[in-house]
Amino acid sequence: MNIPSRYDPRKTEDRWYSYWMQHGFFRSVPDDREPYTIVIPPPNVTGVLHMGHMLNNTIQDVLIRRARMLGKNACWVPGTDHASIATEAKVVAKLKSEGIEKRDLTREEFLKHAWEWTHKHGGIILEQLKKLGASCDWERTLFTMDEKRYRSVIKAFVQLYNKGLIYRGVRMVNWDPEARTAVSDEEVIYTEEQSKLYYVKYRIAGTDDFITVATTRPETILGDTAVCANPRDKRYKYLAGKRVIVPMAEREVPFIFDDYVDMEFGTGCLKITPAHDINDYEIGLRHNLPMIDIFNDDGTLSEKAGKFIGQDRFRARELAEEELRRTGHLVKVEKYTTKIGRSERTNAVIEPKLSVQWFLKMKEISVPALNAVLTGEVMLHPSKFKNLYRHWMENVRDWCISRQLWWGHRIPAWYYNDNEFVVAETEEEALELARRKTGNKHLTLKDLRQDEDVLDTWFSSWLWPITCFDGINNPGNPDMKYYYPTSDLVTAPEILFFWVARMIIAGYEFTGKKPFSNVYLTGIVRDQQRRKMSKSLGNSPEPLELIEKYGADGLRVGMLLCSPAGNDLLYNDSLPEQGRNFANKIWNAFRLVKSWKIDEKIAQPEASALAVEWMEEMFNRTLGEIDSDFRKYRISEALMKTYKLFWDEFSGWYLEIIKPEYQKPVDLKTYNATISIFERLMQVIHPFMPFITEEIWHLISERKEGESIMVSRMPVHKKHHDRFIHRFEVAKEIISAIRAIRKEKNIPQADKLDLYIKTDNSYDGYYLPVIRKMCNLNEIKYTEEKVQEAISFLVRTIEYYIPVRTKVDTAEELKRTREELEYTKGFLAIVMKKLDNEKFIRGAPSDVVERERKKQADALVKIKALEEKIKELENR
RNA sequence: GGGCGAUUAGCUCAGUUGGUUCAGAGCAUCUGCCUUACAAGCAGAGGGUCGGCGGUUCGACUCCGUCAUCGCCCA
Repeated sequence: MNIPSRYDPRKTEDRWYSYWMQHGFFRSVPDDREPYTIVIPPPNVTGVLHMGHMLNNTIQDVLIRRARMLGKNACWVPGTDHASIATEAKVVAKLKSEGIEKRDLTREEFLKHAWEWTHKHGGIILEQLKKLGASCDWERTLFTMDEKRYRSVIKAFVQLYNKGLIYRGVRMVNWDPEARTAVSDEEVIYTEEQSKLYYVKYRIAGTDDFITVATTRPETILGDTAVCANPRDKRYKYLAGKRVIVPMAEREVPFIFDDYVDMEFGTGCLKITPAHDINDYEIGLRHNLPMIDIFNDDGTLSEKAGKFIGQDRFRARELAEEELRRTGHLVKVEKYTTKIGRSERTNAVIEPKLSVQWFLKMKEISVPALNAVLTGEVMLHPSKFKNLYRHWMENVRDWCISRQLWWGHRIPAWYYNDNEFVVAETEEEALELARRKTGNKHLTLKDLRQDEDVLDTWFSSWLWPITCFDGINNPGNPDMKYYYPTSDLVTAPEILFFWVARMIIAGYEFTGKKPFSNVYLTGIVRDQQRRKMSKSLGNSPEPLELIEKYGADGLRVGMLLCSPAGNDLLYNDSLPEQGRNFANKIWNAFRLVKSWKIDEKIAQPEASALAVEWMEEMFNRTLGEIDSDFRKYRISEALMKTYKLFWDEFSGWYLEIIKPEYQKPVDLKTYNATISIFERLMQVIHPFMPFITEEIWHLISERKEGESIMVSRMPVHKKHHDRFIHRFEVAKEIISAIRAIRKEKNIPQADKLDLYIKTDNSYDGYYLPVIRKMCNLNEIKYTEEKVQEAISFLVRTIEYYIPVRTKVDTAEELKRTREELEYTKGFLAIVMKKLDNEKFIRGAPSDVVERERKKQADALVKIKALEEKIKELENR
């Protein structure tokens, strides 16, 4: 068989993916096995794969593949999110590039464009996931706005409304003037930006005196309805009950006092614009101040401003500055750094704005969700997110769920006059309700007007684990009963509150059950400078190119190796390179084994028998460790252990021991044992590297059509004892020591050496056949005497000699032995310091004391041996 | 401004109830090898006063306090 020495993933990956699809291995339907379920965090329907998706979906695939091999009925539900604001923004931009303005279209026309766009670009991202090897049940692919999901969302809304949890209210919202919609608190990104602080004089009514107020937004002076100071601020005590004149607006407003005002900031005097600042708004409520909204929805000044009407808010700021300066009201302007909130989607500066919105009361319904995480019914991995979660949930605020967009689930509220409305799942039901409510039987659909707003995207995603199984429309259906609650959720910590917390809330609210048992929070993929990977920075590699270059297996390993849960992953190309190298290592180990001729007549060499016995134990023990890592969601560590098991133990030690001499055959027993171990190693590696393991699985033994490693049963960890592992470690040390001697003395591996072991009955010689083979030894003898003309070395407490013909460098060896003696004496001193301490003897547990005594004894033996050796060397 | 978390080798990180699994891993670096599976490899080596300072303890990377630096969340 002629197998190339480099593994080429491009020749295998697509082929195996088609094979899996063709045989329906990803398909899951309820049966009597234990279910294991993951719902994908639905990527934006028109998005493309980025590095974060790669990491996230690799982890999900590892978990799913492992569960499947453990005999569970593994179901990974894929889908996409309609991403209302992001998608709408893209469609608007696309139309604009074609010279079409959104405002010139009807809602229906716009939605037609949006659906076209969705159908054209939608689902590309899911196709990309296939390249990664994702074993989703594609027959279940969903969309948050497909028919069933749409109905679910509407139904959920109506339910909550009827429970009195949804209300319509005037609130200060984060207004995105570019998208002309409210956005949630979570969608506002605050960053420090350079700005200016303007000091403006306000005249005290009825006098010629002025007070000075500091503000960053002089244009909002037009909406001022008070000026305020801290009640403890002595400087302004005299103004109690006085009124001041707002510049430009020439309006008389009261001077008030409120604890909110920071006496240190600016002049200690604050202008109050209740309609355009959240804190001012609250002060306004406390003091019953009028609210003057001076902005239009697009961020230009409205009639109510009385000035600069129709000007953009930033232009108005300049105009205000000019006018204040001209009229002598501007005292000074300082440079000032302040936190500015910008829309996550459009990057427009957020305008706090009073508007009528739909809200969901959160306090009550989040209680079970908070408890679920605190009691561990839902586990967060890593658990450090528990505190963060609690903090957020305890301070949860009502959720603004309406968005002034068209792309999304339209709010199922129908108005039958300006302010009164009914909420229902369908137009017909709405009409029925409206007739009943008004007592007017003659109302027709034409008299009803549906609310223009759509729901926040997250209002559909928070139902995802339920709607994936149609659990809102059809609560008791077989899928729902079988798959729900799902098992694990894998997502980024960034959306812990946007999404995860709300899903837990919805889980308890709509099903009375948690939506999932474990949440694995991945890190964020960053570049070497710790910058988040983003398109605008251009620092994100193209995932599909990486797959092309390193193979999906290589990339998966690269991403997983250094991303413990919750830790950011600093990406660079050496990661998938390491993964690719590992694939190549596996490939070459396979080539080696496949190259052997089998001779059924030859007996199994002793060394091979010992190697098999040890390898089996090593395999079993590592399997136990890997199981334990998975239970703790320490996937990187599980992979690292797998990696070392294959590379170091299996390839580095085991194969080297059993390897027949060049062109000599291997005995059948060893061969069979090796194939068996190799196959089991492939199974352990499979969840991490699905493609190469499948390829080898099919090449290493006869397989029938339709067989696959991905549906084979994962080896089971048996209770292990480390009978051989410790002894083998000693053998490794001896082999290393002899290798070092060969290297130092320039003795080629082909020259046979003799080994003498000084007997003190403590070395059982169990692995001597292995040592003989690995070091190409001729004779191995026990001796009670020092061996002359030999190099000696010490492993643990036993001395070994290798007789050599070349002259032994006595001086060099003496020096080294003395250094070792010094070190051992130092070590003993530390041990003795403890043992001589009466308090230690009394206070420490007996096994700890015992251990120290053993250390003492071993050190003493070693010192004696070293001292004898030195004496002998000196006399030479 | 409020809260949470982190700081261990050049880099990325383990280190579970304080004590031989205790100072570790991978990568990177350095040295020597193209040795018939693999140079995408093999054999070796070096490298850290566990952020600083105090405290508790027979004993501290581990517990407590404090300072410093960084990150994240919220305002």
